[in-house]
Amino acid sequence: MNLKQLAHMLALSQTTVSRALNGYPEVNEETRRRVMDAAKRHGYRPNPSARRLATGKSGMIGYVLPTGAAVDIDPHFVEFLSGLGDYARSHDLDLVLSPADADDQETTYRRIAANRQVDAIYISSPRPADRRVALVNTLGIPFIVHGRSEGSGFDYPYLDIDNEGAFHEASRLLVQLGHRRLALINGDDRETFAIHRERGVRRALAASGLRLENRHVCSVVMTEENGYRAARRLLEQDGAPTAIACSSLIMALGVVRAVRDLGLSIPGDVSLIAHDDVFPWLKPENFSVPLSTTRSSIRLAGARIAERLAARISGLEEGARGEVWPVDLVVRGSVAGAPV
Amino acid sequence: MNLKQLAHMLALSQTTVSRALNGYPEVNEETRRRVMDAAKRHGYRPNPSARRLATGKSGMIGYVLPTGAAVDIDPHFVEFLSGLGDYARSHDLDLVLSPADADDQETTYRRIAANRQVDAIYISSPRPADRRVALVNTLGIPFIVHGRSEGSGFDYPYLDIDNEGAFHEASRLLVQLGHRRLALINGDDRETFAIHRERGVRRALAASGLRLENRHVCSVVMTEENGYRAARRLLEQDGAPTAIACSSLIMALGVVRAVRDLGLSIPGDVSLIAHDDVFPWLKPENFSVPLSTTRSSIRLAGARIAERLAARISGLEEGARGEVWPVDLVVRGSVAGAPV
DNA sequence: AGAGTCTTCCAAAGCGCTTTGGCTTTGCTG
DNA sequence: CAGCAAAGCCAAAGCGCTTTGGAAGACTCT
Repeated sequence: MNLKQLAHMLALSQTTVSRALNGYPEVNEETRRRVMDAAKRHGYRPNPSARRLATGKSGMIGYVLPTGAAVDIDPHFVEFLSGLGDYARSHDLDLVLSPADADDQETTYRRIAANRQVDAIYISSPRPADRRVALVNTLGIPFIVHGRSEGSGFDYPYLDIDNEGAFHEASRLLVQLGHRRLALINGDDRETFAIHRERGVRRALAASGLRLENRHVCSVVMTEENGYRAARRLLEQDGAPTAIACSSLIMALGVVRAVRDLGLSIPGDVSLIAHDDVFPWLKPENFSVPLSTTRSSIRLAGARIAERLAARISGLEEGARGEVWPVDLVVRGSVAGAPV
Repeated sequence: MNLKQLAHMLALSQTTVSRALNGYPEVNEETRRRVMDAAKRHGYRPNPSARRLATGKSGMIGYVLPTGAAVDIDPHFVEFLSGLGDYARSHDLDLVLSPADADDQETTYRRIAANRQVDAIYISSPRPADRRVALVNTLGIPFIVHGRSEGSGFDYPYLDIDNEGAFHEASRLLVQLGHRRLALINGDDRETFAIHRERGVRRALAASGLRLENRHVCSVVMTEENGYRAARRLLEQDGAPTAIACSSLIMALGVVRAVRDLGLSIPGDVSLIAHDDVFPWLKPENFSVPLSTTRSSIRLAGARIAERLAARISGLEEGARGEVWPVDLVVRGSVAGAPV
């Protein structure tokens, strides 16, 4: 059932039917009702390809998915996707994942922009002066960055959480509890979020005349194994830290294991705070010793980004609006006063 | 730059240019070269919307993403996606995620099929007599099921791993080691994979005149927390099992925690084997006690499914071909003879 | 009553590609 | 040299929708 048939059936022109369906004003209300009715009754659905060709709009949100044998998609991505999908569903948006060689994403961005395959793009895991952001910005297609990319020299729309503030708060608490030697087990420090977190820790320490020693900072891909290794390395040093801030729950699992393997305990020997993106399948309150966290739902961020992208597509949102969410500090059993 | 311009530029007709570009035979090789050259030089890329409208092909693979506040996307999905994306990239396929209300996916399947939005669909986490499989089968759009749906009364193309065989082998090993009381911590038992795994365990036990007691079977959503709870419940019973088979590494984390909390040890008091889908961020060899696993890379499955979908799209693969992959049993420190 | 203004609808022109059907030109056969 | 097939190219007809530029009729105003 296509427009032509439907129009013929109603003894109207395609124009009128099309306008009636798309809510244009120049059509009699009574006629519109007739058209709507017939459309529903015959299950008419405009062919999206045709509509796209005519309008240039696709009703899709794009994401360039870096792939490659050595590339692991972040498990955070699923949670983010849940949120995005949740909103997208209620607004009839689909999501297009365009796989790209991790080392050459530019080609793919250009392609999807040139083709007008999607109405908007979202970008994740930005780095300082991220080229993708600059590129997409010039490509003239609506987009939002999840996270921030500093030092780009221009403004752009983004949604980020207050990573610096979160880790500042966490560190401040640890310092107040008497800890003098803090360590940070961070994610990939080429990404902005990691940089911000480290900055937060340093700032809190500096406020008390302390500093974060370089040997007390690790920057690794956030896996359980890396958490374990990092923690062992930290705790086996002379002058080992008495408190650890950790960038992910998954790494925290490794930290907990390392602490135990070394015959130490949490929080007796080491206090631990980790960042929690709120995964349904791994909860800090269920750690052997309930884990203190800085908490921010990545899922909500996904939904919000979808919402804002939709707004940008329909022209309701414009300009380079940045949005920074505060992060909760949730204190549980894994922190205590520094050992004497 | 569109076809028309390019054709005009070359003083050829659109027809010829189109044919040259798409590899049709009725064009002079020399002309083809000229066309190809000019196309490359001017960065010509056919407009996908137009092409789609003309051919009905979209170059996209579809997946219906169940969403909703209560729905958690399985973290396995990312790994699967890595594999799928890896193949898709090299074949210029995009992936469309169509979010759907988890309770009404049918509408969405019908929509994407009717619209010819995608060239093929993949379906995951099938259940016995899964309605989605039946539906898509009648919709006449190429598809592949990741997993199996038994009792549908018709054949369909799928890719599955030998879940029953894997858990049969694992259980047989445990029985050979003298274990008499086995337990199974399984995933959602409405899904086929879980049914198959339980069947594998039962068959192995039956072969030695043993049986799997109902109180020794848990079927839960695969989270760390649920693994912990299930393990505690099992191990605190009278006649607690001496060996546990577990359907996921994430749950195994919980099991390990429970065992320790109860003051027991692996493998001294309890042997443990879990299924490993091969996540880069959580490896069984890095568990405190290296974990024995049944191993099958879900990532490879993703790549293979993409490959087969591509083959089906281009007509190279047809019919209801089922493909079942064997599963490795990898024995590590977490299994030992039954305690005396 | 004639002029101007809405209102409501329509024919037709794209959007950019593929594909059908046909027309030359060339080369070869008998 | 007629006859024919193959090779190489083209014009034009879609694909199904939106949108432009009217046109016809109803209504208001002077």
